[in-house]
Amino acid sequence: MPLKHAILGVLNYKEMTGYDLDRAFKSPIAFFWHAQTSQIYKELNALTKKNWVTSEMIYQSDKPNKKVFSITEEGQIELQRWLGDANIEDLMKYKNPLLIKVFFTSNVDVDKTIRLLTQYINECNKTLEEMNEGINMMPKMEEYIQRNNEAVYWGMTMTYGFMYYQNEIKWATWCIDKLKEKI
Amino acid sequence: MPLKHAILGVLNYKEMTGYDLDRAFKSPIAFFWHAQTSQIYKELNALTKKNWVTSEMIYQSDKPNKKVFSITEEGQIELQRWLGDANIEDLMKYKNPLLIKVFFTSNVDVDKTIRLLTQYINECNKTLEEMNEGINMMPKMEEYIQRNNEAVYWGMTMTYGFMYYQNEIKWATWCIDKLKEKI
DNA sequence: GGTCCCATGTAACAAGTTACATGATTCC
DNA sequence: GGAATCATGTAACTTGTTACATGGGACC
Repeated sequence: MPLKHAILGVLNYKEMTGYDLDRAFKSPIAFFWHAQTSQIYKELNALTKKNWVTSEMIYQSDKPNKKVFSITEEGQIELQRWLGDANIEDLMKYKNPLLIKVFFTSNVDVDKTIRLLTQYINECNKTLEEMNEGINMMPKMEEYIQRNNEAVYWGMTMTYGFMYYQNEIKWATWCIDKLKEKI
Repeated sequence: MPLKHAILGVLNYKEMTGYDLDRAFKSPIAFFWHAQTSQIYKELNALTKKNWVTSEMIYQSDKPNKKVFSITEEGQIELQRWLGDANIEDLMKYKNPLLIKVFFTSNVDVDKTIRLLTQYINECNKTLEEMNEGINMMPKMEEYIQRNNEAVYWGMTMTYGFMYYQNEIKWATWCIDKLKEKI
């Protein structure tokens, strides 16, 4: 369900190749959903079988040929159904790969943990910078925005990103202080 | 890897039955990692085959018999290896089931989105209350804490929870205001 | 008599990961 | 000549989800 519908969501903005989708799930969308290249092609097949998307071959002479996917009417109905059908328990389900390590850390070298948290802060800052400068996020996002309405939800997503990463940095900084006190 | 090691992490605190583990992944640990009952029993089999855990049958007359699992020396080595082997890219991988819906929402009824966000705020508040009152979190967490060292990491995890949910509420409140402006 | 807690799973299926495989064009 | 970008996948495997299946004891 998740990736299938995420792909439908992207294709609802714009028709795309598997390659384009792969890039979308590696960059602007990656901060709240990610996927492997192979999984994307697999799901595109599954979506085609369900008649939620169709594809058209485009023959190119300067570049390799490509298969452009677009959402069907049935796909749009399914997307709307999925969007409307939000169950609060599912939305609370959350997995945090950093936190699960922190929770079980006890015999690990404190310096190592500090280094990891420092690295984490750097990565968060990097993402924030990308968002701020608009080098990566903005132009890519704009590709998906055509309708005025969408800008509101796009803004909500962006704001989430800012707040989230700033909060992560605040937490990690606090942790490092605590760990340094310990030494 | 993830659930296997999370189970090892819990068993490293204390020996437990599959049922106890299931409860752990439904309540104190759930806010950063969750699992289904069936998956826990499946992973316990896999861990046994790898010799990372062993089990002992306990026959009870007042309650159903149970199988108590404990971590082996090999399991402890594996856990330490996993804890020490943190790759930053993996730690940045993150999936947010609420945000992916928000991002694709555009034709959905604004009221419906507001209701969903309100529900989300309520859930976040509920979790925060549980953490504050210590009704759910503290006593359960204390079961896992025997060594002084662990308290630091436990504190880091708890603080994360507080900061995270407060931030989520702040964001969702902001979103609701924005959506109301729109109407 | 009903519900909750304790307790353990299996089977089928869906989703996600890792590794492999190929090849053209463009730009430096 | 080499790297980057464009472009599409398959195969094997591991993880995770959903549905089903069972049953005793305690407590109200």
